[in-house]
Amino acid sequence: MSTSETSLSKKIQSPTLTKNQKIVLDLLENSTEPLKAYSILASLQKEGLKSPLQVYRALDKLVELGKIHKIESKNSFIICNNSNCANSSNTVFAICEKCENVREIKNTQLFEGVSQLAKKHRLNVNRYNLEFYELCKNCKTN
Amino acid sequence: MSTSETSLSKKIQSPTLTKNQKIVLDLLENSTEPLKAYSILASLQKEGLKSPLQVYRALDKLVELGKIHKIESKNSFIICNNSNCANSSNTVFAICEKCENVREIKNTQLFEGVSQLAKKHRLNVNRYNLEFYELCKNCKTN
DNA sequence: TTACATATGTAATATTATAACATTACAAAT
DNA sequence: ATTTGTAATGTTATAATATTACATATGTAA
Repeated sequence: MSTSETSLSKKIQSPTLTKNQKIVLDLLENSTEPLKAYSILASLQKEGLKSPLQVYRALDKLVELGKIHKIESKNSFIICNNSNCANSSNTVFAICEKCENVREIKNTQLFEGVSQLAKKHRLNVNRYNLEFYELCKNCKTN
Repeated sequence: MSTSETSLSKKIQSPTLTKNQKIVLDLLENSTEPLKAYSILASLQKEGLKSPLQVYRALDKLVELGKIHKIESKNSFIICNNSNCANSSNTVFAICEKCENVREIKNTQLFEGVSQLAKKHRLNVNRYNLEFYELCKNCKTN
């Protein structure tokens, strides 16, 4: 490998992810739904993961970096596809009450609306997590 | 006991709580902080509770009735002192990032503000849970 | 090259929550 | 008053989620 390429790639990825972090992130990136820690472990045993702790450590780090989010009410993790998250780490999810489908909502106006509401009521908020419970399109028609 | 009193009291409490539900609710009512299921079990062993399931069943019912809330990110339960909850079952909490203190926010305007934001963005929301992360007064000064 | 912080591997264990099933209490309909 | 249906109970076992502890390795910076 060329030296220049190596140093360049190191600069691009803010902190370089480790192997475990990378494979966990990859899995979540390619998943259409939130995943649970132990299901991640099962999926990645062929990649060499052996213990829950390895998964939890990678997940913790990725959450910290804003690359993924934890859906608290479901003990599961979802890729972040929201460019805002790196900055604000606020989250808004719509969760289907029937099929448990989760989608992250990425609407800057909505994000700011909630922040402004907090301010208006004199709350000094560092970040927030908002979970909307709905009936998703699929479940509504069926 | 008088017959009239009995029938009256039965009418007042929407569904009459069972013994287990009552003692769990009592404990939460007299607690200044959210409690965890197994700590509730420990506290109520002298009242006759013997298994986790007894606690979880009572908690589930009380959540369903809107008498208590679950703080998802902390796996703990807090008394509801918000008259709105029976109707909307929406929840807004302020959670201290340092000391983990939790307080329920009961501000009708804030409640409605969030609902309106959802509507505005064409979300058909049945209920929501909003967790604000802050630094509480105590932690701010120390 | 040392020193430091961070990540890893591994085993054990703690914590949170549910499944399964037999039994009991209670309201309301007859 | 007795039957009947629903919900709650009691109990055991176990599943699912998460962390502690500790020894070792790796990468970065001084």
